[in-house]
Amino acid sequence: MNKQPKYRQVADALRREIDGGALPPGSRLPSESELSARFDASRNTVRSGLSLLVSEGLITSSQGLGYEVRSHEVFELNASQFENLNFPQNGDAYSTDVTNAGRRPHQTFRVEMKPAPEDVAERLTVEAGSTTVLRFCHRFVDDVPWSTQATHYPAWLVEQAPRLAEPGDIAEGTTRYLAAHGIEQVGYFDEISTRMPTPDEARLLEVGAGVPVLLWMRTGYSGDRPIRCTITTFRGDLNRMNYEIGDLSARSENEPQ
Amino acid sequence: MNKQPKYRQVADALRREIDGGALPPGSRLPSESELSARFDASRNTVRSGLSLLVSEGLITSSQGLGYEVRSHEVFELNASQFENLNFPQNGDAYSTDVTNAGRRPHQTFRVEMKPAPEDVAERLTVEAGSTTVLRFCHRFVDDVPWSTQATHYPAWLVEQAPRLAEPGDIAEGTTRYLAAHGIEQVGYFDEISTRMPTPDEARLLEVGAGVPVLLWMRTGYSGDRPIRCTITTFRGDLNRMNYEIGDLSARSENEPQ
DNA sequence: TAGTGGTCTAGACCACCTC
DNA sequence: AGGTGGTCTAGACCACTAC
Repeated sequence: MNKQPKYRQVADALRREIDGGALPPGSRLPSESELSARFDASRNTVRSGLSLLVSEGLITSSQGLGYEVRSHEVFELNASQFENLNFPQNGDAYSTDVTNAGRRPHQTFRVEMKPAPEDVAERLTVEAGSTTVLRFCHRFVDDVPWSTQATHYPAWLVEQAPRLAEPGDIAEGTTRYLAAHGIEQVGYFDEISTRMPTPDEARLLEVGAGVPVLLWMRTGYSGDRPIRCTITTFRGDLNRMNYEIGDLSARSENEPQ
Repeated sequence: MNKQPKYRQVADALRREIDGGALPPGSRLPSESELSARFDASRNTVRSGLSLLVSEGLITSSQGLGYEVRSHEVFELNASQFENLNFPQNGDAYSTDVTNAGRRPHQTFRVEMKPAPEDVAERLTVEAGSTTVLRFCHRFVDDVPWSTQATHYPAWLVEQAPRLAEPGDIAEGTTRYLAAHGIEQVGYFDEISTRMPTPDEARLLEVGAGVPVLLWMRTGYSGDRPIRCTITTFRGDLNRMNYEIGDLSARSENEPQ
């Protein structure tokens, strides 16, 4: 008989309507009091069911407006080509991609001197807490917060490439700037994970409950040692990453989408 | 003055204690009634605060036991070496990795004939709904559900390599079996995304609220066309993926962790 | 049996949005 | 002003776990 609690029945019924298309993306759900009548449940019980759907990322709620079915539109980042020698770094490749997609990119930028967090220090093979240059970038697409990117450079590198520590963009791109100073990035190590956003991340990316973040950590190497560590935090509902590996000549003509 | 609602104050206070180490991973939180007294709030208000932390993936709850601080232990998968010509596919590489990590792997396996879902059909360049062979694998580490993996092979391939459609493992690994039949995978295209689990996924992976899944879709190519599409669903709290790209000779000696 | 969390109710008041 | 969701309370009963 496996009777489900009432708030789950509410959630399941609404989820079916959403999945089945009866409630298409962008549409409004009935109000809490309407649902309360329909399911013969108290308002609080209906709210429990709705909050389940919110935490699954299916719907959003806004005070005074109501509940709305989320619409999904993802932006795809090619991580294996990003930062090819031909591409500038620090958002320029990203801006180009976004513009090509017919969207309007925008970013804020700042530079700080920061002690290296433990995970970064480990990857840069410097002592935890030793000073690094942090170049931080907050990215928007059509004014929607999209991702944050924090790149740490070790102190020894900054001595050879002092403009890293100066505020403001490096027009030609940091990768090229570094290459011009004899620091060439010949490989990188990417780590990808996911989790729910911290309150800080939720604020910066303006995500509510039910939307995880996608974490991308890239450690760049010269011929003899790590030269940078970049941590990108994506809104999980708006971004997807891809890697092209090996011979993909069979793919070139007809890509999905 | 920016006064926070009481349930957020509760969540913030407990989050600080967790982040600060006063409540280490694995430890029990005070009971709801204790917290209710401590914060001078009703039990329901305390529950709202706790459920926030649950949805952030910081704590778990179990009936009759209480709330517990989550402990995190991640398993890392090297996606760029996985399935090198030297490695068998379909879990064997995975099992090897897991065993090397001193853990006990375990998996269930089944084979079905299935119409291709739209996204898979697109990637295999076959018509949506046309028949594919689905080889499905449910993986555990020390009896904890870890990931699911579903590989679709197009019908034309199965004619050339009939054992794909037979139930049961292919001892030498499917990649090698295919290579022996003249189908060599020369490249692949990986797509990575994240979202909250569907109820089905939550059941298979035994994840509660607050734990996203990491989705990995790999399309493998021969010299002229796509030969398979593998969709892996990881528990986001237990897994991390990495890619090694370019020259990483500077990394080989001292890897992080 | 006692203590824990899980479900549910009925009602109050507040904050926000639209008209 | 009227409707929406957001917060909070007090209390009831149930299900699970420990002892």
